[in-house]
Amino acid sequence: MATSKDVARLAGVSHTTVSRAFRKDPKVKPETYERIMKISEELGYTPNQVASNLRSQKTKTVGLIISFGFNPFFLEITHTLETELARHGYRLLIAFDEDNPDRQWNILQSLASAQVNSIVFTPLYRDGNQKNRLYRWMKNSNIHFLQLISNDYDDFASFTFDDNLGAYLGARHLLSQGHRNILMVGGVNRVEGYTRAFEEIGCKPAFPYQNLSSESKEQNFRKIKAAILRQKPTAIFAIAYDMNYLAYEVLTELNMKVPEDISFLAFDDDRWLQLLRISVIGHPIQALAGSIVREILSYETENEIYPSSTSFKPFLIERNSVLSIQV
Amino acid sequence: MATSKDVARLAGVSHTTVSRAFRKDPKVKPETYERIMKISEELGYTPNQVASNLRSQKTKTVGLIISFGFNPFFLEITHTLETELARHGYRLLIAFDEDNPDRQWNILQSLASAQVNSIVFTPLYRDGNQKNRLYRWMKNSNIHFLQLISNDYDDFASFTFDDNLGAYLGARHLLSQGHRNILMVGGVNRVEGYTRAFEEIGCKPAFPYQNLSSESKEQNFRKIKAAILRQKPTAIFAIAYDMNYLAYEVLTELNMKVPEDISFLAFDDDRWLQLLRISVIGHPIQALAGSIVREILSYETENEIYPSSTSFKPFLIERNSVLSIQV
DNA sequence: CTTTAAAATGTTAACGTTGACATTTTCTCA
DNA sequence: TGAGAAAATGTCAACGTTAACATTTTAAAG
Repeated sequence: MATSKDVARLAGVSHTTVSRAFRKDPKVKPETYERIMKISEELGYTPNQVASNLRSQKTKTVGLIISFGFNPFFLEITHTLETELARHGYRLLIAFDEDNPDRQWNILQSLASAQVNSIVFTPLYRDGNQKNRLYRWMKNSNIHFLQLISNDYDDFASFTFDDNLGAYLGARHLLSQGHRNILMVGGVNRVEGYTRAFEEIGCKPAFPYQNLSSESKEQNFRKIKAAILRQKPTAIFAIAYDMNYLAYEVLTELNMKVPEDISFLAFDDDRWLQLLRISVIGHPIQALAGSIVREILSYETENEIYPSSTSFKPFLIERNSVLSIQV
Repeated sequence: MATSKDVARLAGVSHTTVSRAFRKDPKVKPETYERIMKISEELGYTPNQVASNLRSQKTKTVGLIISFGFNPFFLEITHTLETELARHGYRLLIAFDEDNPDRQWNILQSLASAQVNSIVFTPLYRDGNQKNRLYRWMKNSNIHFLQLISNDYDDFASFTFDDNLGAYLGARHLLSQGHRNILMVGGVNRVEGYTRAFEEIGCKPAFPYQNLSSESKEQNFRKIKAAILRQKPTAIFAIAYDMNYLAYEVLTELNMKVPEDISFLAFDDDRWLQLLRISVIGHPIQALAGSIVREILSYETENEIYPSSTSFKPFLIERNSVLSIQV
């Protein structure tokens, strides 16, 4: 591989000038610049970023750690993130942690030793011990951490969607269409917004919320199925992406058609939900990704962290899966 | 940040020994090893990979260039690739080329200057000029290139799915269920297998194949719609992932139910196709990813390229979207 | 023409590791 | 016990860049 010295020799300048030319230092005379570029082109010379990184102690590389892998949402986040970062000359290292503490630890080590500037991560720990261990380590490192769809740590910036608002918007929509007997399936941390919508019209959720967070897929499936059979809800509201699948699967098994037999409101839009004309609580993913990139870049210049939490507002996308019924 | 010298000082050894310890060099005495590790732990020392990469002229980093972004298939590939690579201590840099020649060029430059060992890429060029320009550059670089779902270049290993076999399997299945008037939508390069299935039972495809490769989504939509109305096929066979969406969208617009009004065979499985009970031509994605990783790793040791093309065989997943009709 | 400042380029060392080679320490066995 | 081999560690330079500083060249002004 050609180095700056090879180019320098042929161009009759010092390797420092070559370096300067590639960094577009205005001190390089235009004609020198042209000569250097021409020769570089011929030699197929590209500056060695590894050497540059070592010397300048900056890598222009961001690490992205993804926990729950198979969610199209992450493809979109990754895509937007990478595109925005690339525009500013940054690279993106990606890693999947498989929800495994050892793997999490290794990824962190690996990214740290790769000297990444910033690490964007989805919820990491699974228990308190792991959380503390990771926290201590993260605090100690001088890496810029950003929380994606989570805000477990106060010391790091967080970028989330307001899930309670999502629950509220969903519940309000269903209530406004006359539904009262609603089955909400999903994480427990979204109950507040859900309940609030009921309170606004002076009533209470018809039956207790199904806590499905920590159980196996099969258990959740059975729970949802049982709840539907028992309570005969007129609408089902999935309040996490995976719950869309789960709820839809139960409905298929029970041979219930949407919206004829039951109304369905999903969470986190995707292409199929769109094609199936299923109403959904959508999220401004691009805005969130853009915000993350801005934070990363501003850290570069300021090099000072004032942890902030940014929460983006979900919105209702009405399609044809929620039937209006008489109260 | 602590360096090997800091650790060395405290451990009373030379930095070289620290370096050896972290590389698990058997020459390091076990007790020395322990001492070094203990002190490193206390200092929060992690070897600086950037320096290591520079010195050893190896980065243990693989670049992945993705062309057609929003396809769950790629999430799975990426996921598997990353997991396998991580197991061997490799990192994955990801980039989306937006199907844009300039972006492609920049990504290549960026990955090259990052000194990646290997680059896995999906179809790159859009025209002959671009193909040649890229090819010259790639040949000239000493990077190990691997083609993912494409085999445009003979000089680089390629990993593909046998799409003609996919077309054949799909067509055969539809024919076996009595369908003769089939509308196949998708890329032109899969006709052979499709036609072969017809020939096997001594007949010809009912009407000309729809070439949809190079047009806009809206044009394709109209073309498919017109074809359905004109030819009234009893089955529709999507032969590329995006065609699933497109075909399904047309069917929704025409208010045709699957499989009552028309049979539907999709391409490239995903979670929703599964839930919708749509039969599909599936692909052994994990096997392909595994094969790529093996190729990458073996290049490390052998450092010699004998370009090979590996083609994986698709398979039919029967569900409930194809109706059996009387011939 | 000098003088002087500004522009352009050069020199040197350092970033933190590792490979090659040199040296010291420990162990083995006659 | 001491020679020789093996084990363990050390020294030094190099990877290809860039920051800091030094020097040369060019342009501007008197």
